[in-house]
Amino acid sequence: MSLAAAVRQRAAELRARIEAHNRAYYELDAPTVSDEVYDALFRELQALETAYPELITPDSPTRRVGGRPLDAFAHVTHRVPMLSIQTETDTQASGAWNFDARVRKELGLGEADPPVEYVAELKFDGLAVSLRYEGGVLVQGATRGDGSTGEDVTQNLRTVRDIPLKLKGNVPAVLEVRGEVYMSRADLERYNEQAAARGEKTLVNPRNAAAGSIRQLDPAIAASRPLRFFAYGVGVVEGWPGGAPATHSALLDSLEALGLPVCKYRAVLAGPQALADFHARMGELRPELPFDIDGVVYKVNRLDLQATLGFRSREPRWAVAHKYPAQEARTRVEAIVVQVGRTGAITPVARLQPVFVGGVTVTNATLHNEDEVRRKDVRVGDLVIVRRAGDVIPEVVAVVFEARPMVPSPDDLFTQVPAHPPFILPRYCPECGSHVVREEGEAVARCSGGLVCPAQVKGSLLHFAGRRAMDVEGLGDKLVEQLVDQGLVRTPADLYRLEVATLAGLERMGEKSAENLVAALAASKTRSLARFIFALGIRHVGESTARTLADWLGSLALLRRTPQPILAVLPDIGGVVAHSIAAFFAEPRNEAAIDALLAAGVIPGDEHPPRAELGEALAWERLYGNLGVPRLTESRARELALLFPDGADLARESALAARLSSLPQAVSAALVDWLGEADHRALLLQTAELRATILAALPEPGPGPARPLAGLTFVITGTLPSLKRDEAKALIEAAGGKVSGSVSKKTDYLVAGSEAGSKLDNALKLGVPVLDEAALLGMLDQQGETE
DNA sequence: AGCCCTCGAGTTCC
DNA sequence: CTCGAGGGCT
Repeated sequence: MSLAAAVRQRAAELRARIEAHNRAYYELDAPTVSDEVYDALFRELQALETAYPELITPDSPTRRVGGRPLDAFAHVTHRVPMLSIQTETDTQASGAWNFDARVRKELGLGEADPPVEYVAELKFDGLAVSLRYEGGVLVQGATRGDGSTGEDVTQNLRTVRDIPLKLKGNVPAVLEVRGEVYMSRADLERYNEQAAARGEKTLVNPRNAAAGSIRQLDPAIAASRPLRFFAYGVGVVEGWPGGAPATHSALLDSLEALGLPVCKYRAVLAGPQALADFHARMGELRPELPFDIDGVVYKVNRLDLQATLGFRSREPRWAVAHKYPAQEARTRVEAIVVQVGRTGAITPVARLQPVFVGGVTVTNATLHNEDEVRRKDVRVGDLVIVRRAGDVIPEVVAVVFEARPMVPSPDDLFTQVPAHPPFILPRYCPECGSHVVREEGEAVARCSGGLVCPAQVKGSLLHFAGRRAMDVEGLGDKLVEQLVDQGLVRTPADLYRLEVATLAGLERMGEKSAENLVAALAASKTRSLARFIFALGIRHVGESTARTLADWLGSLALLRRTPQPILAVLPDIGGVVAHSIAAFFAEPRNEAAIDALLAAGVIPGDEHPPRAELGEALAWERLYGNLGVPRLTESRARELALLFPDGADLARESALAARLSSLPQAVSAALVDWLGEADHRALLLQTAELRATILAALPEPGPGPARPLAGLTFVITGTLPSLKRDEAKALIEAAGGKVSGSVSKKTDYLVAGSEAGSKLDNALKLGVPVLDEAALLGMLDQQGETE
């Protein structure tokens, strides 16, 4: 029998056995093999499939969840968000007291009350993940992501030996385990020795090793890395046999009993002194631990007290990370250079003598802005203390002034003066020679060159092609550099005219890469409207604002001719942002650049009519309010709106407007003044015209989707039993309601799930009615039917 | 007028 | 990750 045939047969056999075990486990509730055997079978099959991808069958047990050829990870929404833990800023022992004091105050405990019981654990330096077990079988694994949405990395997590594919004992129906994937220091060293011997890339530090391995699209790579796992918490839990644990320590013990690895360095402690002692003891032990930690974590042990304490925005009030001081190192500043960003922002950066700190070699450190450099008085030649802020971004902490290079003063040879002058921001852009200007009250200085400045041109092209914008794969900084310097590309539209022959002539560009890039560009032509708007790089318009614009206005054509006052009616868009957008589209060069993109075949996807709510938002009083007429308050605007219900007349009859209304004399005068200017009159006319166009384009009221919640404002808090937060939000918005972030007097209803925090307290205080999920669905349903 | 929160923008290193 | 700015609410 050939090797291939033997492998195929073995794979089929493994599949059959795993399926049989799954059936026994799920349906008959009678495990037929030990977990170790099951794990071994599964991993063997997985290894075979990785080595011989042609053997993969669509129904293979390895494929069933998250199993698909990976070109990108799917997104996973965490029903119980993966929270970040607030970091106690004080790295000294007093950090423990600060935390204890906050907890006691929140719980309303006095001096006489007994100490609060905590669990102290280690804070591992790795990658936080969530593992979902259904009926005790691992079905999905995800990264933390931004806390509410992560990436589906099930296949990679399955290759981690510490992660059981099946839990032991009395398993809950559903259990999401939260924990950290890490690599031990010894394993990292061993791996690097072998990798170096094979001539492969080595891993820099354990944290990057863990994060990098799990985010590999090819599970074979993750499988080849010696990753480990520690569990430290749970997310969604359903059907815990005998009831869920009542304390965090009991929870950890239960996780251990289920076969999950839990770090043994943990303790139940009472009072702040014990916490501080734990912090100190672990600090001493830290160098000898087999893995990296960056601090310890304290959690209130009783889960009912945790619920009482609740959350402060995204962070639990019942837990805190007490870190060890960040590793610092000293090095010399070789030079201070300035970088020019895509918006022209001039940023000073310190070029450092390479220094190893916090697991990586640092050669650059940002100095943020002129004031920052002045405050710290960083100069060329200085010895500086460098650390990695939040263990990621290098930062200059301070200058060691005693070690500053000095020279004799030219005036008085017996006096020493610094060898280098204080840093001064250049007055002209180093890239294009344009003036550098710093607006009154702004921290950043900017190059005024605009499109003349090659740095800004390059920056905007990179932004345009970026992953979160048009997502053109293969268009990196080196390539953009060449394209711009050789005069091949000036505007985004030029990119779409590039040909394989031209590209293939560039450095580090072969025929194949050139073809790929042209294909990637072609593929990017139909990105969504929101991405397209974001890609334009309008100041103050990031991802989120771009989405708002796309969502509300629905088309590029409408966006292009929407005047400032109407823009300012949209949620989260105020005067500054609206002005920035209107000014962008009023600039002929930008107009031309967009026309050129459309001519090149770029078609922003999913265009649709403007949102129905826009009609309500366009009420004239709000528009008047946004016009920027001096002293025209909301109530006065409302009066005008009644007088001139379609606005257009106001523009034509400005003098009459002032006379007819009962506005105070001063306001009338201001209004006449304001309207007297030709630009303002034109704006008002344009606004009136566009408002009419938008209203005409809006979906017909009456028939169409029922909008039972129109005009109501909701706030969602806690975890709802079946709906995800986003889903609840979408439902409310679809029914015409608005969802906002925090409870105020204007909130009509609070939708509260389990683990509701301060928002609930607030709602009760303000007398805002509180709904549960069922009640919300009831409102949607009932009124939806009657309308 | 002042506070809180979210969003934008810039940065580093692999 | 961090800072600063803008928006919205008290």
